[in-house]
Amino acid sequence: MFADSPEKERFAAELGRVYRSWRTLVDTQLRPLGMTQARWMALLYIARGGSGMLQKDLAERMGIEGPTLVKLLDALEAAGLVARTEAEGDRRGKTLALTPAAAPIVGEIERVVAGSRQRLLGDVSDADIASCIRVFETIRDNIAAYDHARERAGRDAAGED
Amino acid sequence: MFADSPEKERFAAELGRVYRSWRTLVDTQLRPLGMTQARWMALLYIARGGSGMLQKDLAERMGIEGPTLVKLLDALEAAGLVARTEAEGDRRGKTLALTPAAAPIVGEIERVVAGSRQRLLGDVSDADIASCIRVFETIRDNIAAYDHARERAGRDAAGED
DNA sequence: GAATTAAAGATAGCAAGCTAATTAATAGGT
DNA sequence: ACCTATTAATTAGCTTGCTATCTTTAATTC
Repeated sequence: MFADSPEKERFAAELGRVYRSWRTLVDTQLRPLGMTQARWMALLYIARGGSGMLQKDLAERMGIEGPTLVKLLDALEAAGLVARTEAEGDRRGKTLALTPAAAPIVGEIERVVAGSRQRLLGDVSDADIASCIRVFETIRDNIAAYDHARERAGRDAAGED
Repeated sequence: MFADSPEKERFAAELGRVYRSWRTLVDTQLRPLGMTQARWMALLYIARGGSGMLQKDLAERMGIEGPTLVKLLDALEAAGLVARTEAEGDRRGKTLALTPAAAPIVGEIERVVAGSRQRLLGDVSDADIASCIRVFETIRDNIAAYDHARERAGRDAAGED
C-alpha cells in the first residue's frame, strides 16, 4: 500500500548528513573570523531585511523559533554587531539594526561563505539545483499541511469537553 | 568569475529549513513513544548492522562524531534498549546489540517514521528523489575532497618547521 | 472602560551536534 | 623487549535547535 521506497529512506538520511557536514565545514571556515553559521545567517538577514525588522519577523524569515533567535542576538549584541531598539508604537517589540562595526565584517564573511558554497555546488547544474528546491518546497508544504491538520485537531479536542 | 547564482544560495537556505522542520515533525511524532529522531536512528542502525558492531562503526554509518554517539547510547542504554559489551580481542572497543526489550519497540517506531516519510515524500516522484540524492552525494564528495585537502595542508604545515 | 485574550520577547531546561582533551589499550618501529 | 604512535571510548564544554512558561504590553470583547 505504501510506496515507501528505499530511495526515500535514503533521501532522508542523506539530507541530514549533507546538512550536518555542510554546516560543520562553514563553521570551520568562519571560526578564524569569530563567527558561526547560525550567527552569520542572522547578520545576513538583518543586513538584507532593511531597518525596522522585529525579532519575530527575523525568526520567521530564518525559519527558526523565537527563543533560538534570542540567544543568537544576545551573542551578536554582545559582540557589538547588532543593536536592539524598542519598536516605536509597540513597546513589546524590538527592531533590529546592524551597528557600524558590522559593516566591514559582513562583506568579509559573505565572501568566505559564498566561496564554500561555490566549492560545494559549483559542479551541480542549475537544473539539478532547481529540482532540489522544488522538492524542498513540496516537503515544506506537506509539513505545513500536516501542522495545520494537527492544529485543527487540537482546537477540536479542546472545544469538546 | 563565480557562478554563485541566487538559486544556490536559496538551495542552502532551504536545505536547512527542510532538515529542521522535518526533524521537528518526527520528534513530535515520536515523543509519545518516548523516543527522538536521533535515538531512533541509532536503534535502527544497530538493528540493521548485525551484531558485533563497534561504536566507531556506528558513528561512521550514522555520519556523526563519536562523542555525539556516546550520549545517544547512554540514553538508549539507560532506557534498557541497547547493551554495550566489551569487544572480544580488543579491550578498548565495545560492541553494540539491541536488548530483547527493544524488539517490539523497533517495529512500532519504524511504522510511525515510515508514515511521516510517506506523508512528506509521497507526492515526490522517484526521479526527483533520485536527482536530489545525486546532488547530495556530489556535495558530500566535494566536502570530503575539501577536508582531505585541508588534512594534507595541515600535515605539510606541521612538517616544515 | 474593565476584563479577557493575544502577542513579543525573554528565561529555563533539554537534546543533539561539534571540538578538544583524557584514559586505556593496541600496534609498530628500532 | 621497549618506547612511541595510534586508536576506541569517554568526559568536558560550547552552540544551536526545540518546547514550555513567564512578563509585559497591546488588542478584543462584553
